[in-house]
Amino acid sequence: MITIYDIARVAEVSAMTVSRVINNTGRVSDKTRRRVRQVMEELHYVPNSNARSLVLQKTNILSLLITDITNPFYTTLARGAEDTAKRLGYRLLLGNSDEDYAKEKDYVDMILSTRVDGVLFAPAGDGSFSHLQQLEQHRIPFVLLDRDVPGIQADRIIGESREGARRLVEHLLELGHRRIALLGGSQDVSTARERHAGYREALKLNDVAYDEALVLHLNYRDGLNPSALDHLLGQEKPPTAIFAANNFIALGIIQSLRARGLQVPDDLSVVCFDDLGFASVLNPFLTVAAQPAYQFGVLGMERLISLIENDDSNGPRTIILPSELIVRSSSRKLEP
Amino acid sequence: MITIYDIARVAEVSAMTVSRVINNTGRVSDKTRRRVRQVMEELHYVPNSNARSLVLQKTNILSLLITDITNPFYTTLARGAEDTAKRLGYRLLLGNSDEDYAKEKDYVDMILSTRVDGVLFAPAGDGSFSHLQQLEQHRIPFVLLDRDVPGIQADRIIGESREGARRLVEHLLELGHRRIALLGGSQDVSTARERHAGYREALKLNDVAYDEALVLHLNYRDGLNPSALDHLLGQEKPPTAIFAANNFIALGIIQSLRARGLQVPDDLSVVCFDDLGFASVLNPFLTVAAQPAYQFGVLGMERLISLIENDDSNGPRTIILPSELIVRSSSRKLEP
DNA sequence: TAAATTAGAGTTACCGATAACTCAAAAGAG
DNA sequence: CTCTTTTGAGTTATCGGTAACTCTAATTTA
Repeated sequence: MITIYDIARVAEVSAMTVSRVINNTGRVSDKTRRRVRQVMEELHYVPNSNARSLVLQKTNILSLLITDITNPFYTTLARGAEDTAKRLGYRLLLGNSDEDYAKEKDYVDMILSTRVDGVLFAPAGDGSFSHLQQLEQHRIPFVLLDRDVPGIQADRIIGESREGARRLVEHLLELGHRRIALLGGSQDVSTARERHAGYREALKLNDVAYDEALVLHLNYRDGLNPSALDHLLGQEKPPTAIFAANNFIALGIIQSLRARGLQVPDDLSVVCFDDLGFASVLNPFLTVAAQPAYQFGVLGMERLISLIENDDSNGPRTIILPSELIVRSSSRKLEP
Repeated sequence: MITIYDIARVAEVSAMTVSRVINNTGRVSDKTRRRVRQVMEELHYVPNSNARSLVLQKTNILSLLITDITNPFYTTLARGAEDTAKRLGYRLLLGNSDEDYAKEKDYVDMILSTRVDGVLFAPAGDGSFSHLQQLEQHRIPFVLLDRDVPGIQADRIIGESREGARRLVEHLLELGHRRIALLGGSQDVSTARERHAGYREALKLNDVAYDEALVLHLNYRDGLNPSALDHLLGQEKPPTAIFAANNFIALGIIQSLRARGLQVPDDLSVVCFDDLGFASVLNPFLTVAAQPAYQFGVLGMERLISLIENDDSNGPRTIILPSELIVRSSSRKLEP
């Protein structure tokens, strides 16, 4: 592998002069500069960023950790983050925890040993606390994305989960539904708690009793097992509508319903949080509370970089992004 | 930041002994080992992988470059690659070129300066040639994914594009269609050429004349502009079916058709290459040639790592993965 | 019991880059 | 024409690790 010493030898200068040419620092005559440049070209020289990071104590690499690379919410967010990182001169290391604390921990160890300059962190849940503490211990700046973690003081870009959930449920209430099931996420995840709270709030505001039997807590990725669905639908007064706490849970339930011959929205209405990306273009079906995923990435990245470069830590800042209710055909008026 | 020297000082040993404890090499007494381990824990020590890479000339990082992070084919592939990398002890740096040569070049420069041990490379197209040459110059092992690049000798994991295309078109022919349009990808991309060839082959085998007016070459990400669609549909004998060279082109065309009041499959049948991930679960609509995306990632990564670790370069190997014809409701029998 | 091993460390040099310092020659000032 | 300043470099030390070598004390062997 070619090093500055090879370049220096061929160009008959010192390594330091080569370094100056690379970084446009210090004084180098035009003649020398041209010669060094030419040798670098000829030998296809590429600087070793490991060596550089070692002495500069800066890698120019940021890390983005998401929880599900197959979910369009996160891939769209990733694109926003990536575009912004590139625009501001950083490289991006993308990690995917699959909603799994063990994988997340591995990524945090990797992040620490790579000495990245900062992390955009979509935590798997409250159990991410110790991982974030590790980052704090090592003074790695980070910004929380999408989910909050109790006990962690940090900049955050989060969605309006409670309000979004309330609007979705109110939409169902307006359509006449009273038995509305909540297929929530794990109570370990802040957005799941907020969406649960929004659900209760909507019911309360409309004088509908909260019924525990209609509430299930699932995993954002895996959804629901068949026996739980049997139990939910087998009740004396089964639900006429379902609010799914995210897009994948909604997909799972729709699939399960179909499997037992139930149609959406004819037999049950289904609404959920997060849109489906291009799938909604093909088939504008699901009524959703859509979040500005790309903006999550852009704003998070901007915030992270400003944290790194300006150290403007006059207290962590929280940015709350609104969600938009998009009514499509998966929800319909309850026939009396 | 804590270094082995800090650990060494506190544990009252030399830095080398700390290094031996970290790597489980050389001779260290149990007593010393325990003491060093304890100090590492207490000080939350994490090794600096930049320093380590510098001396070892190995980073244990591999890079995966995909062309569209929002396309489920690539995110599924990414997951396969990631799972495999982790299983075999490597970390993964994910890059997204957005089908853009300039972005791809930036990533290649980053890859070179990071001194990754190898690259899983889904090229944007034939123009990726010079980027791959750069990798060759620097002796970075790589495996081509999904697309071939003429002039590059390398290991490849590619799909059965021609055969898959032929089967899709034959499916349309069997349904009675004779005027079948091809919305192909850029001729700059090997899979687009192969799918084009498969299209021609199917027509020829069935004695249907190839008509240039039915063939358009588009971009895999952007699809089709409205005036081109006008032109396509405004012909004397307009097509009754469309074969789209990938999923995003299909989505675009279906959307455009709807925008002018045409329904699929009632007015036109549409089939395409690549499935839509979970979107097909929600709405099993598009007739597709589905590729084993996850397997692309797994096999590519396994091949890459074996290339790195065993240097088993008895000539580059090509693995060809089959595609599966899945008939759904976007294609139907032509009414006479 | 003396010689030969071996265990358990420490020392030194190096990976590839850059910061900080040095220094001679050229240019500018008085 | 001498003295000062500026220009255009080179030298040395360092970042945080590890390989290769060295060295001493303990253990084993004959």
